[in-house]
Amino acid sequence: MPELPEVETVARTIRPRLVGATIADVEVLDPLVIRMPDVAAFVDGVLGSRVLSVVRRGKHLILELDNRRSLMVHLGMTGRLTVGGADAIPDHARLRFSLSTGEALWYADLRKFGRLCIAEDASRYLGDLGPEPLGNELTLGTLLKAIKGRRRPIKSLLLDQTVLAGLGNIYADEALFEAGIHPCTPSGSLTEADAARLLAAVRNVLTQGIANHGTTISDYVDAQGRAGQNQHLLCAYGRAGRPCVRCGTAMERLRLAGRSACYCPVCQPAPETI
DNA sequence: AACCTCACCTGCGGGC
DNA sequence: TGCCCGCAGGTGAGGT
Repeated sequence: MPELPEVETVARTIRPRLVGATIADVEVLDPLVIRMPDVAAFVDGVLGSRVLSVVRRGKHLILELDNRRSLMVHLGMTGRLTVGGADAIPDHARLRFSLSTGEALWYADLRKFGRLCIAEDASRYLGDLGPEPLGNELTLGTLLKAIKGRRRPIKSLLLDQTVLAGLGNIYADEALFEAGIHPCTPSGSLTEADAARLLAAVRNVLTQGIANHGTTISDYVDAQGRAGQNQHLLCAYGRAGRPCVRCGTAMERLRLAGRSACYCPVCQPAPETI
């Protein structure tokens, strides 16, 4: 569910409620969401520590603690991190962190694909993660190097978190639509101009997603339980059978890398080599 | 090495 | 009404 804009929105909305607060108690309601061999080690890692900062990296949330450790959170498909009353138990609640402020940080997750753990060294834990697409980390040169000589479909490459961090199925479809590139295009066949257009489109769709507080299809909410608004602005994702916003042609859907991809057969012409 | 498929979970909506 | 199927923003293990 949550891609970079959604995770960024969660980070921004939990930050003011968490920074400076101490985690007074932890209740593990479902150990499946703890990605550690020992749940007790997870509890020990956070109990009594103060939150120094809340950082987003790709689709990961990092809560830096004053015990030199980091609480790592990945929301999976349906994970929700909300701050609220200690008694206001959300649906599918999996964890409750009781805060010194009197509030609680809840982790809820319908499908339980999300994971939390304690990392001694957050940057080592995220060692394989590619560059951030916003800011200066990801350059056209980096992208060109990543696509060079690869026959892998460009959408599959965009979803690869070691190539760039934070894109998911929604924003990959949106970026390819904006750039006018078919999702199956072999990565290595893109010209430098194609890659430049794609990089600009990736940044555009992510920036717009953040500006609109994320895309809510069914589950995503921010720390205060508010839905995003970006779903009203999608041009490609989930629009199979509906008219292209640019040319009116019926949008199509195909299966790629185990996910569905929506695209306009006219604005995003199929590559010759398929 | 590069790439693909499936498994992991739960719920929902469509077709019969 | 109810069953069965496919589908859903995420990885990550294991196969070719």
